[in-house]
Amino acid sequence: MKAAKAIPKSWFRSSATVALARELIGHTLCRRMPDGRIRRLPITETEAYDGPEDLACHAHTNRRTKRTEVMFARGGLTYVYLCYGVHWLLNIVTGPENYPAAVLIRGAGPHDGPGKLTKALAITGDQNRQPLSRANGLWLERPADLPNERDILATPRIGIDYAGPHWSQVPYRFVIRVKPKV
DNA sequence: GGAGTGATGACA
DNA sequence: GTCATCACTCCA
Repeated sequence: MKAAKAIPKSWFRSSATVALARELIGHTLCRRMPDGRIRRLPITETEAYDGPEDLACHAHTNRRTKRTEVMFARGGLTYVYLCYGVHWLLNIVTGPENYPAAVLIRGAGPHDGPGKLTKALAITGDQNRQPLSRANGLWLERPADLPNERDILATPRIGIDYAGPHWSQVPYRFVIRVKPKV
């Protein structure tokens, strides 16, 4: 069996956030649960939030606040925030320093939906602003086999109609196509 | 189709 | 201090 490779931090510092969101599909999201057990789940759904011009990005127009500050950091940190007062959403900060961008992890393994994923993995605000690392209990691995390009679909992002006709429609959401049985 | 839920950011 | 706004999920 081929060992999974850890992903170098430099990989997340690329400014090509949208390409990273696509590449993350099929990578393995790894989590050490509070009870010490380790879960490894293939990422099935992501969304890119890319830079000051992206009106759907929390840090659009370079809005730098206590919450969005982490998006301006170099890639490789987590950005976890509470949505609708109910759900924690897990993002991975991308890009070089001072470029606000992140990839939202919307689904992995059997868990579809960003809120359900964090619940299943016991991810909360405690995991915000942490470098992805095994020591921190949350990291990524590159599996031996990645999905075929043909099996990754690009669609508009979810729940961001407020971002206007352009930014609410750009195909920044990536989802693995479930292969139909033949 | 509609409510719940509470941090966040804008405004005063 | 107040208030409107949400990168969602569940139940009817």
